Amino acid sequence: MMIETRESTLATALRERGQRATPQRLAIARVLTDLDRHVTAERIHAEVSSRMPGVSLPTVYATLDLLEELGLARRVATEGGAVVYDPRTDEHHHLVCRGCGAIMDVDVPVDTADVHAAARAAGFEPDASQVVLRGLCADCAARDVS
Amino acid sequence: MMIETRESTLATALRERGQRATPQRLAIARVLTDLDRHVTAERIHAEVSSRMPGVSLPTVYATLDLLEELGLARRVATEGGAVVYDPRTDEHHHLVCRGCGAIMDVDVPVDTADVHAAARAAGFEPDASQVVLRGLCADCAARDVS
DNA sequence: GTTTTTGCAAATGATTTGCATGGAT
DNA sequence: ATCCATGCAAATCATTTGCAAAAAC
Repeated sequence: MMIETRESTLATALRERGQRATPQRLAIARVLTDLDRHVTAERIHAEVSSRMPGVSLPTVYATLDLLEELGLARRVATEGGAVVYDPRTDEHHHLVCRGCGAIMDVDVPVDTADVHAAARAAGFEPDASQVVLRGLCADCAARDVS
Repeated sequence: MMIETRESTLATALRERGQRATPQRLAIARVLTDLDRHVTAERIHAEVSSRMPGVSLPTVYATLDLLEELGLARRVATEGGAVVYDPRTDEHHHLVCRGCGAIMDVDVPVDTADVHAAARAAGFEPDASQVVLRGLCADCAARDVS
């Protein structure tokens, strides 16, 4: 029985595109899945650096772009401008706290069939949909009165 | 019969907060509603400058923040990191083209009651929800084969 | 007259780019 | 051996900040 790891999936996908399975790329991909939550490029760089010193930030950015293209990670832009990377690629939605910026997952399905249909009717070809709720997380709600 | 303009709404809201209804703020708010679509701070600055030369970019940013706080504009962060401001504050959703970055409105309601309920159950206090569809706009789909 | 706001210039922070070296195939 | 990828440093881009001068109240 063959268990395909994330790393070998990535290595295979890269070779199919004529690209190289470098240790940096594999390490970055592994860190993303290990951290298993919404992380900034900086944060990934810090974690990768502790495991494999010398990996540069430009390489981290390039690899994250690559992982997104390959469908192995998702870039999430929160209101406020912060960009984080999400190792989950299955359908799920996000809560973004306007107090502290925290991002949480919501695993409740949303029926977006109507919007998809409307988009297609307008000539738009949708790939994926995402629901984002803005508000205050439990901590910020307890602290803040607004 | 009293018709309340956007400007007087803004002026009133500002005075209530002990803030000042400066010509710059009124001009920026007017530009946003006149352009009536998703615009960057740069774009607003260019347009305001043509009407009232000398308005600085920091003032534009500060005023946009203010308009958002007052609920007269909405900040929209697209994937890819670009931030635009939307004069529409009613419920509507967005299509974001991953080819050219264009943002279009979709005026189809989406039932997000379940996600809202799940969010609240987790202690999160939601203000607003937003659905974003990523994909290719008609133009980019025609041009691009991916 | 007092306090807020502005404009300027400079600082910041995230992300990208150019290029020579190093490494994967 | 070839071509891709890396690391470094510097460039870029949007946004923010500090502060003195100007304007709204």
